[in-house]
Amino acid sequence: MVGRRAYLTNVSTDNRSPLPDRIDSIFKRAREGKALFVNRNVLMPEYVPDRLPFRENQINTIAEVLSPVLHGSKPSNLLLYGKTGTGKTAVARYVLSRLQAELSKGGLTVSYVNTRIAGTEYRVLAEFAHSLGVSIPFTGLSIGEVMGRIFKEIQQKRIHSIFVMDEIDYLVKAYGDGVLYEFTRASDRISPASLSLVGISNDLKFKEELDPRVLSSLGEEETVFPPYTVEELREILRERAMIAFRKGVFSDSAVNLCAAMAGTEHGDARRAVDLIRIAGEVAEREGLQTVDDSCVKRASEKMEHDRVEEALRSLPLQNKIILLAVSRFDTGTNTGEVYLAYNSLSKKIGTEALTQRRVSGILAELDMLGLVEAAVVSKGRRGRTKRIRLLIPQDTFNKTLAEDPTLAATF
DNA sequence: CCTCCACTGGAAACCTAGGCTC
DNA sequence: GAGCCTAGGTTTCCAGTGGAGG
Repeated sequence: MVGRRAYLTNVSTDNRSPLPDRIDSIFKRAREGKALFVNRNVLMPEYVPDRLPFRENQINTIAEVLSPVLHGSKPSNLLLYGKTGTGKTAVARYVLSRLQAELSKGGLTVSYVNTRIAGTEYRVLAEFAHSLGVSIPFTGLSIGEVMGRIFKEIQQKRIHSIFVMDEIDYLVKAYGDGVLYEFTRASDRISPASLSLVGISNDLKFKEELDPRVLSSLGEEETVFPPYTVEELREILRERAMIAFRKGVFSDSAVNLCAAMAGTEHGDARRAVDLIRIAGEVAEREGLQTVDDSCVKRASEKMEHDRVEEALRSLPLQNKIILLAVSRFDTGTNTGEVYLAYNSLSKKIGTEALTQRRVSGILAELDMLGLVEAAVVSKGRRGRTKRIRLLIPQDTFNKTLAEDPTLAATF
C-alpha cells in the first residue's frame, strides 16, 4: 500500500521522467524498422502445424486406433512414448482435431490435461470434469466422488469421450495408478457411451510401475516417438522459419546452428523452435535486419537465464531463505552448515525455522530444479551428508532475490 | 575388518484451509 | 453445525548407510 502510493506520487509529480521518451523511441524503431517476423504464432509452443514431417507413421497409427469412434464404438486406449520435444503432444492434438472435424455433428469430446501442470490427482480429474461441463470445487470432494460425477455425465449425455493425459508418468510416479485403474474398469459399465484414454509419457520405463491389469488395458495400443535427428530438426526448422520470418531474414547457418544445439539435447524440437523464435526476438530488439549465428547463441543464453530467474522468483519464501543460506558458502558446503546458516537467517528475518528434515527435503527439490547441486556423499567417520553448491551466477541470484521485500534486509 | 558419524530418506501423523452432505 | 472428505506442507520418528579411520 505504502509502496504503491509512493510510486504514484512519484510519477504524477515527475512528468519529465525519461520513460515516455524511451517508449517513443521503441515505438519509432518498431514502426520504421522492417519487421523480421511475418507470423510469430507458428513458433509458439501451443501451435499445431498443418504438416508434421517425419511423423507420418505415428499419425497413421493413432488415427487407425481412434477411428472406431467414427462409427460409434469405443476406441482402444493408447499410450504414446518418447522424450520431450519428439512431437507426441503435437501429433496427438493434430489427430484429435482432425477426428473432431470429421465428427462435426458432435458426440465426441476430447479433453486434454497435462498432469504435471495440473499438479495433483484431484486437479487432473477436476480439469477433466470441467472440460465435460461438470463443475467441481477446487477442494472438498473425494476422488471417488469426482470420478462418479465424470462417469455420470458421460453416461447421461451418451457421448464418446477421449481423455488425453500428457506427462502421465508424472501422475503415476506421484500418486500411483489407482485413478487409471478406475478409469479402465469403469469403461465397461458406461456403455453405450465410452471413455478412451490416451496417455503420453516422457519416460520409457514408466510401464514398469503400472499394475498389470492397468497395463493390459491402457497399453492396448502403443506408439513410440524416436528423437528427431539433427537433419530432421534442420528440415523442420527451415520449414517453420520460412513461414515465420520474412524472406532472407533467418540465415541457413543460423537454422543449422539451432538444429545442432537442440539436436545435442536429445532431438528436442520444442526447444529448437523456441530457440529460433527467441533468436528472432533478440535480433528484432537490437534492430538487426537478419538473424545470424550470434543471435542464436545469445538466444540460448537468454533462455537459460530466463529459466533460472523464473525458477528463483516463483520459489516459496522458505526455499529462498535456504538458497540464501547456501549462497553464504561460496566454495560449497553441507546440510548441517546450511541448516545453521538458515536458522540464523530465519531469526534475522523473523520467520519460524523449519526442521532439518524438511530443509534436507527442500535442498533435494532445489537440486531437481537445477538451482543447487546436492549430491549425497559419505565422509567416513564424519558421517554422511549432502555436498551442496549453488549453481546460479551470484549476480543473477542477488538481483532476483533482492526483489523480495522480506529478504531485502539480508543483502 | 569393524565402528560410528552425520546425516538421508521413508513413513506416518499432524495442521490449516477449504467444501460437501445431511 | 457436525462429521465427513480433500490438498499440501510440515513435523516426528527412526531405520539405514558409505566409507575414513581406528
